Amino acid sequence: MIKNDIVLAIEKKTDFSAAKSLEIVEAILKALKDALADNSKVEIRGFGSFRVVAKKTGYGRDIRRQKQIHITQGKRIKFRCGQELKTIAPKSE
Amino acid sequence: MIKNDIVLAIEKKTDFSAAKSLEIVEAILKALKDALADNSKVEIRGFGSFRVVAKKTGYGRDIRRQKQIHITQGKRIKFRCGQELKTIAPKSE
DNA sequence: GCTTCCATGATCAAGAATGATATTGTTCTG
DNA sequence: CAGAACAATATCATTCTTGATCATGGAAGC
Repeated sequence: MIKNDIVLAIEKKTDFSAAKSLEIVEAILKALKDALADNSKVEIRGFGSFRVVAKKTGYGRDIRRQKQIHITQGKRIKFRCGQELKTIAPKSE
Repeated sequence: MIKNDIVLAIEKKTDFSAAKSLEIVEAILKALKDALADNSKVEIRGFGSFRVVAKKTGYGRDIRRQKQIHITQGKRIKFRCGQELKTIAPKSE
């Protein structure tokens, strides 16, 4: 699934044009990115939650030289799926 | 940020009513959940990607009895943030 | 606004994933 | 279509995740 599929989903669900749907998707993405940039956690009941956590792993490796690299302390965005996703995710495969 | 904030973001970006915006958000969430339930990866350039991966960790623990629990092989939904989120995520804190 | 239900935190152990980097191929997006 | 972003890979050490359970804070429905 790509961004266009989400746009199509909105089109099917509503009666908006493709351009309008795309605008909505981008607005949501922008809102999400803005919230995550602000270190806010995003919590959607029944779906999942995004949390910005500090990276604690301070080691990397350059395979070309096999030397260790000190990883700058940054952040990670972690997504934890909610109850509904937990139910559907482990479906038969 | 909660679901309502996303709804508000749509309202601000567009001129839809709150009910309409909520309908859109739920439509997107449903589409996402449906795709993830189908083991499809969701990839949004510039934002991030969801991937359904098989759980490989086969051990858990019951803290009340301190006994190991064999974890049923299920699935996990992994989210990897894209370049744009990588840029904003490690912002000064 | 209130209530209900969901998510989180902590814990414990062991296995697994992450992180950086460069390259290549894929594919998403404008 | 063209361009850029993303996946995969190998590497190794460190951190983290997973599972269940209880309490609590918080989201969401009414």
